[in-house]
Amino acid sequence: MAGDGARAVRMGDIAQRVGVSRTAVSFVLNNRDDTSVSPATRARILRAAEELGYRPHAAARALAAQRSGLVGLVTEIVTSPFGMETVKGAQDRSWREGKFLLIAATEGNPEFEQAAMEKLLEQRVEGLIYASGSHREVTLPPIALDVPTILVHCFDAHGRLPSIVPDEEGGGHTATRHLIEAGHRRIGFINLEPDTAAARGRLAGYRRALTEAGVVPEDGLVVSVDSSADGGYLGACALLDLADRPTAFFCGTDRIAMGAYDAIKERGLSIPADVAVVGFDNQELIAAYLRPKLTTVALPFHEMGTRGAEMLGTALAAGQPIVPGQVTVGCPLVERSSV
Amino acid sequence: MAGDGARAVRMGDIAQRVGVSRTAVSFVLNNRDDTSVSPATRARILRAAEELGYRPHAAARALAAQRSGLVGLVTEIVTSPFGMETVKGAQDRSWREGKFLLIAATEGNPEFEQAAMEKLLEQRVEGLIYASGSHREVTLPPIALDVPTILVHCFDAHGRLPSIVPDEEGGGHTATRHLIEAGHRRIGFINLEPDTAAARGRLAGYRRALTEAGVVPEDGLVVSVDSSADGGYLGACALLDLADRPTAFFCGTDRIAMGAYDAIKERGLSIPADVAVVGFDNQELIAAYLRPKLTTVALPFHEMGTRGAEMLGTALAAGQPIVPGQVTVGCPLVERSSV
DNA sequence: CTGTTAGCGCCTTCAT
DNA sequence: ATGAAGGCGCTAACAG
Repeated sequence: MAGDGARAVRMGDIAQRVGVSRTAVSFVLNNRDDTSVSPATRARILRAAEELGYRPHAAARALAAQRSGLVGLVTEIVTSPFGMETVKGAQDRSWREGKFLLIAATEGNPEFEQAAMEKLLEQRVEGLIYASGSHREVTLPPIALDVPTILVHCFDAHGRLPSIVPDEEGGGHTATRHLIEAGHRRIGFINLEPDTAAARGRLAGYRRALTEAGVVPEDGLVVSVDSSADGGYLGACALLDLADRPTAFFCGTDRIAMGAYDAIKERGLSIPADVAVVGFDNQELIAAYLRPKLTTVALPFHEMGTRGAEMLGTALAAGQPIVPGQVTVGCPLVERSSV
Repeated sequence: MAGDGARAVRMGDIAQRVGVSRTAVSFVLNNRDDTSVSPATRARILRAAEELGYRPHAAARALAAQRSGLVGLVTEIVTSPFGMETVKGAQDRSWREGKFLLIAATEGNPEFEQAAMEKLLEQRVEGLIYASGSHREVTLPPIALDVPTILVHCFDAHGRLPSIVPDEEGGGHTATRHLIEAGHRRIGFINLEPDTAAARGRLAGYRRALTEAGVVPEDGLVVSVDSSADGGYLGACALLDLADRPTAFFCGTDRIAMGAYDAIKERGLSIPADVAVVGFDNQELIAAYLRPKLTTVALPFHEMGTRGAEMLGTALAAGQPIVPGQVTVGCPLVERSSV
């Protein structure tokens, strides 16, 4: 099962076979333009490399070049229902930049997080991406300052590290406005736990959209529940039992929407005819499988990952520091059948 | 933001500071027992390393030791609704073995898959884990034979590579038997696409459980649908409209169960009083949020990942070849409230 | 345009 | 019990 036995082929082997110096080989294999090798020998070198089955030795290259070509991603995201998309985005972008992404799944344990970063630094990653499962404030171990670091879906408590976060307020606005454009005026908002960046932003967006449309936000139409189907069910019940019930719900998360669906159907009401619903998060597993399929606002995980890797990449390529500050990326509407 | 400026501290620095040779430092830092350093200097070395903030250089070590300490995981799993748990399991185990797991997310594209493996081999990974999102037959590019490789959640078309798969048949048996023990005799089975290892195994388990309990399996109680909520809804409707309708459903996937819930509720029936339901897959996002919460059979992703890394690890530690063949790991019942 | 010469940071056999 | 010397595979100045 293992192809050892024969020693791996090195640059020297191909140099010898072609009858040139190792330098020449190195130059063409890394196709650098700052030196010249005759096209003829160049071709011979390439062919020899191919024939011999040459495979570069990353560690040797890293050691000599003082550049690992590695980028680290530390995240708790694996435990979270969200955001493998973030990892995917970061990986896509990194590969395109010729970097290899080292992923450390931390389970959110700070102790382990620190250990993971230490390991990553031993691999001499050139930069670090830290992605969290929920939009919140974080404080990284000081070791994170040893290398350019960017935060994704979270922000630095001390404001020192650059970060990329979703535009929650814009998302809330988009969702609400979509409902307004569908003709709704009484829009209930079943929000998630209020002490979060997500809840605050989405609420603000909801209010702004209403106000812009000339309808004054009523506190009575807003409830906060825990972000679960049960929470959504309860919240929807409360709003549905109002004398003048809303004709639409904006749900703070797709899970909440899942529960709201139950409450609505239980009353013999239909979606979207009697009550329209829009969610938030665009969790495929839920949104695309609810009946009817849920119209929702997407958290731009893939793009956040992409942007993170990209900003890191350009910073590394240029000089050093990432442009500091916080960049926010939009939350697009994903239309399905619940409005 | 970046801690360059001062050159990184090397073994030589600490050797010089303590007044010993680099060899001594190397020995204590790798705490090897095959050589001896006086406990006193040993302590001094350790302290100096600490004070200087020494950080081993993985690439240098890999180059000199001819051993990267890296293991590769290539998977399409990120796109799949399942199995980040597999990644987590493999990572946990690898770290405990002192190996670093390099993850390559391939999106299932074979071309990219090959490129990813090539990159992994350039990093000189000592072994490869290949994890698929669905239980199926795969054929890896020949390059996978260059290094010990193990398949997770899939099996080799040519039977050459060792693999780890879930016990689908056992899972189907467990689910059905659970229903039987709850007193059900007429159990409908809404299975997923029939041309899959999952569907075949689960069906076989269903039949065996029935037979063992003395009830003869009726083909009329088994339907196949696509693995979605819509499919589940349709399948459940068909079975529910039977003259002598089943009192329980075994659903081939949780998504199917999601749709079955709708069909059941739509008829004013209640779960589990009128109709009990058990799913398969244990997709947290669905199973734990359905109302009532879904009792289901779990695919042992975490354990499969763990076992994969473990088998690879012991193989690498010992001589070379992984013990060949296919190991199957059990699918445990996760009881919630739908039975 | 091509080759020579040093290392990169660490491990390891062999002498002391 | 400890240290000296050589090499892992590759890159990058600098000469030729």
